[in-house]
Amino acid sequence: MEKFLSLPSDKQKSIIDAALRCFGINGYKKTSVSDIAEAAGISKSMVFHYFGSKKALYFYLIEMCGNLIMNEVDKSFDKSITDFFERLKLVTSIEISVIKQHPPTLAFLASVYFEKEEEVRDEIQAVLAGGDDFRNKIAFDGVDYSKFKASVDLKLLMEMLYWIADGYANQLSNKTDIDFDIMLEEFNQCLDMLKNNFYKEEYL
Amino acid sequence: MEKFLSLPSDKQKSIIDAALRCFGINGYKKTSVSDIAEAAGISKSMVFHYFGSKKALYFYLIEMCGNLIMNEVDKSFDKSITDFFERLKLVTSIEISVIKQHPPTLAFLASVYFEKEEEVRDEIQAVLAGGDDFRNKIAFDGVDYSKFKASVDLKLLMEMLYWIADGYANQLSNKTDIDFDIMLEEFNQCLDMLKNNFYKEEYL
DNA sequence: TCACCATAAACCGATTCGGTCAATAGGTTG
DNA sequence: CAACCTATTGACCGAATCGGTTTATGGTGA
Repeated sequence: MEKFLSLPSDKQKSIIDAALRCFGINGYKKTSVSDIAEAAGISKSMVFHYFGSKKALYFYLIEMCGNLIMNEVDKSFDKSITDFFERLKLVTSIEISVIKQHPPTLAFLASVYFEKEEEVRDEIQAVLAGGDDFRNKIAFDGVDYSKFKASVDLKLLMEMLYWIADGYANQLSNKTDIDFDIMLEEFNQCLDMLKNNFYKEEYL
Repeated sequence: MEKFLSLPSDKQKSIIDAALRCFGINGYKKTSVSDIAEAAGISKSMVFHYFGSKKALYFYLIEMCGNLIMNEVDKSFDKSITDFFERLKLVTSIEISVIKQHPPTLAFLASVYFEKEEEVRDEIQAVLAGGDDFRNKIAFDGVDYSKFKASVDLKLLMEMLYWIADGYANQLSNKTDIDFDIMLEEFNQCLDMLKNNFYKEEYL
């Protein structure tokens, strides 16, 4: 493991991202170490030299992603922002800063969440039990919903936003370029549009 | 092939859906015939007995899905509906009726579209060249955009709807139950909500 | 009883799996 | 140049799995 950590950080990053992407797309069992090595542009032997085993690499990635997200949340999350859309923008900006560091992070974690392979399943559950579900439990805690027009069906709006977030995240993970900021800007404009149409006049 | 077609139709359906789901999730190369057989609850030998080879099965599925969609479009698509949201509902209802027959269809076709395995890539291109891109080219042809408030950014709205549709379809493909109708109803309500807020007063 | 056929289990050679290891290439130091 | 060191690799291992075939089985109709 020290072997890997003493690598130049850009090489670390490319290896990590390759592994995240492979596991994220194909899951644990269907991802071979050869796949990862090829995607990272190194030989298969090096993967074992750095991480010891496929399983060790997998859980190293899980831990790393967890820390990455927790750090960003600690750094930027602000409970005092109670406006619904501002809070949403904040959460999204956190996601973007995670993705900027390692683009396939979210897709990887999603695949981890649904991983079924018995060789890793139990251990995943143990790790996952530690970190709470940030997105749903904390993200919208303390938000002020009273600014919406009475005619707005909040449950429906949340459902719609969930779909939007899902499709939005999907597109993000496909981007290799750094048009993250462009997409973030589009997403924020999208929220502004919703806000302008769904908020009571006095809050615009 | 006649062997398969002379099967009871519910057994045909379960085998087809299992294969669609496997290929849709893991792509051509990473999907083994054993995976499909296991998911379908039959022995591996039977898959070869029915379809001859993995590749033959794959292209049978592609053709079947293509026909499935084309039939539904021919049956239900109505160019004379020019209202943006009504057209969207129509397209969605077509998708739903496809999914009702074979739930993993859309995910499978998406994966086919992005398939990279050289053993099938060229042949896919040849088949895909035949059918045009229904969703983007035909679906919104002749739609009346003048009903929107001047303040609505149509490009942004389309982007948002694209995300919604993506997230919505994602959730659909995960459902095993037949709560399709519930989700379709939710989606339509969601569109109504957008319509109520984005259309000029006189068109409500 | 026999012929037939759907089905599954056992099996085939080839490939790929996770993982190891000896050889090498390339830089550093004397 | 020689001696060393270490990052990296291609060849290799036994085991598993691949796509595909063959054989064994059990039921059905004549």
